[in-house]
Amino acid sequence: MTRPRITRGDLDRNLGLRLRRAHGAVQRHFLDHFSELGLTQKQVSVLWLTGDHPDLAQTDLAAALDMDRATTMALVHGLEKRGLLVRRPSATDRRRIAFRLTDAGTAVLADAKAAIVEHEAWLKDRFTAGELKTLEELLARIYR
Amino acid sequence: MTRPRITRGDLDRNLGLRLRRAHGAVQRHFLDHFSELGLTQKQVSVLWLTGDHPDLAQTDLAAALDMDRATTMALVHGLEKRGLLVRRPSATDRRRIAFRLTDAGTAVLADAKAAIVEHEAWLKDRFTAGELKTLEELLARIYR
DNA sequence: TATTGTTATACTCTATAACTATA
DNA sequence: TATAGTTATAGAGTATAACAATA
Repeated sequence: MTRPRITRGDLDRNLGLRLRRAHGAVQRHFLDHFSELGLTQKQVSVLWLTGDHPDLAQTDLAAALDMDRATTMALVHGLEKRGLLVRRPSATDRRRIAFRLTDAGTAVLADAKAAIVEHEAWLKDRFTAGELKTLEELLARIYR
Repeated sequence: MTRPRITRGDLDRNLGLRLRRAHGAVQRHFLDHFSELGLTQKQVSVLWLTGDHPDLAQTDLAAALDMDRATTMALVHGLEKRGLLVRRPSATDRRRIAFRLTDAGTAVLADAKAAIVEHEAWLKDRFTAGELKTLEELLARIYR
């Protein structure tokens, strides 16, 4: 069979592509191993931040996770529908809708954190502590 | 105004989140600066690999870019509809559909490569040569 | 005027499942 | 049996535009 040997050539010097492939691999691992959680990584991030910051508003969340406001809406409304968080207008600024975890949300977050710990261990096990620190710093330079 | 100060706390040690944010920032930069190209980064990757490997089959492409076959279909069909590549059954294995760039595709690829070079320069300028090499190697360990 | 939330809409990427044709 | 392509379908993520309420 004449099966061409695929090399990525110049494309392999494409850092954007490497970033996308790495991100995709991590995403795939999470979906494959933690689908029974019923939450995406992004949803977990929202619950996590809400747990750390009760009365968070959607705008704060959007800024903290680099999201559009409309994108944030969909995420937060989904979690609200599932009873994991409640929203109510802020007392000091009635434009803002503050939200916090319900008891159910707190319980789900605990499970989710355990899943994330396991997921992160899979991801980080391939690096030494020094490499990990380096990688974290280099990645932060891209979005910060 | 009582505006909570948002810290990411433990979440900041989440490597998956850093990866997602970095990937998102790169994606955003590409969309913001090269929308007039009319191609996504992924589409450029397909054209690029096809240019380097005439008579590529969809399965080869899927493997080279970590894509599902169905995902690959949508990508390739879109590029075919726009006249950037042509597909025809392989002579040696009639299950395989080999494809290659049209003249239009070759021309578009040249523009796309110029855009990618500019985009990558924006991305890489924040790193020294040594840091870049390190980052490339560390990222490859995730998907390889 | 600017900010916050909201809704409608759309596109990309990804994936699963079931099917056909070929090896 | 296995592989390659195809189609239908669905979900997540992202974003824009336009609007109402509030600051």
